[in-house]
Amino acid sequence: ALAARESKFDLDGLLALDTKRREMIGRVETLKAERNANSKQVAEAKKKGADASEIIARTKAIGEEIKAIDADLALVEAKIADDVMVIPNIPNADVPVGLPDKNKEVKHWGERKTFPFKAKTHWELGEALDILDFPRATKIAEPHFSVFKRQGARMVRALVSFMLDLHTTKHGYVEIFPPFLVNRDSMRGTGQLPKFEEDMYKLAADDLFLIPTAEVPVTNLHRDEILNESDLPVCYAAYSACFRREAGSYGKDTRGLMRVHQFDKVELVKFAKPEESYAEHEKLLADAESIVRALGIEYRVILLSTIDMGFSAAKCYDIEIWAPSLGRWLETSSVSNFEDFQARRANIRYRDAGGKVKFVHTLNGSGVALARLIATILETYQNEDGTVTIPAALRPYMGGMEKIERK
RNA sequence: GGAGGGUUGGCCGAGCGGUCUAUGGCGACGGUCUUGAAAACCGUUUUCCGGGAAACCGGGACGGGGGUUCGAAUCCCUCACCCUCCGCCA
Repeated sequence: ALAARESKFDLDGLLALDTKRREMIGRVETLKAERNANSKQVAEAKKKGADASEIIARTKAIGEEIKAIDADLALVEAKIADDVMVIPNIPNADVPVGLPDKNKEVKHWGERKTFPFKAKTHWELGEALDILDFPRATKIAEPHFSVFKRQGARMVRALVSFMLDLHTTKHGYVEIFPPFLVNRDSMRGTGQLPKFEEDMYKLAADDLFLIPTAEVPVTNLHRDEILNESDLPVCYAAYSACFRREAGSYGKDTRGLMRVHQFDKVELVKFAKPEESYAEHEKLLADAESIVRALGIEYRVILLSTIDMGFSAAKCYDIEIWAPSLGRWLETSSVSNFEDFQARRANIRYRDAGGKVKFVHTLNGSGVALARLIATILETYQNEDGTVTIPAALRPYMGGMEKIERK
């Protein structure tokens, strides 16, 4: 599996450490058993008023030895724990092996939008309609932030409500509104740490992180918990702002809303039984697709290859939407099954019908991310006069408005 | 931010150096009884690591970490969190 991801991880080194660990545990536990037996003898001797000084002296020496081995063992275990944290998940057998050119398009929906006039990009439309303001976003924060204004701001709010309503009333998700800052344990639980710390916005004084996705707080809701089998699958839908440093990604394809440091997203998270997780994965994908479909946007679904897929995922689909003026696909959703990868890190388990405790499988998918979706809506629904028709599904959330016009 | 009090099994709650993974109660599950249910009674009810095909054996876990001791839920240090009061505050 590591080879399929072209990982350089030293597996033999880890296995050698594990052998060493077991050997040390065997030795130290034998000594502890002896100490326990001796202590019991001391207690009995004292009860009878007999002299126990010889056993006590002998046991003290055993104690010194235990202390020394335990200290070494702690070092070995810490090293193993560190090493294990940077091993990526094992890809599912369905996942094509190789570079992103092995990605597989598994679905294509919708008609290609064409225009009998010169189509504008979303940033041209947004500026002309006075609903997007990038220069001022840069002034108050820095480049690659955005300001939404008037019907633009209203559309953000409308999309969030539309998506959450659909997922909670039609798809059976429970709505969550999580913290946008989380601690280190949470970031480790879902796999952002320790490997990707530089990609995260961090509040050093408090050792808290701005969430890159609601997946982090929502999955960690059940960290260190044992769920009931009868409650599975647990399905949550959560809106959050998402914060990403996007370090090293400056350059091409970053104009307008294509790649921003802060965006809004409705995230879907599931906790499922292992034997059901792949069926839940397909349902999750369908739930995410239903959003872009309801908005009448051309999209395709890509099954990502082993190397394109994220560190924590066992299998991942991306939903890409067509931005007609840009003439390119924009990723607006990533739908992943993590199997028990996150569950092991975050210690999320369930008790099965036989009373056995097992790791759950966790899944999540964007349902969906807003910035690129808004870019695509503006470009897809633009009219020759520079106005933008509001997709019918969204109108009830925008006061019945049919068009975005310059005021 | 300041002062004081807490943290024990799904929950409540005992425990004050050895017989404590831990009394008791509640809850849950199984059984007896009953046409069925309730009540009553009996029983079962944490988890991690190592070894083992298994039965089972051994080690660990009483908020986290460290210390004292032959031996720690119990004594000491430290950190985190919770509660009460004061201060500040959308």
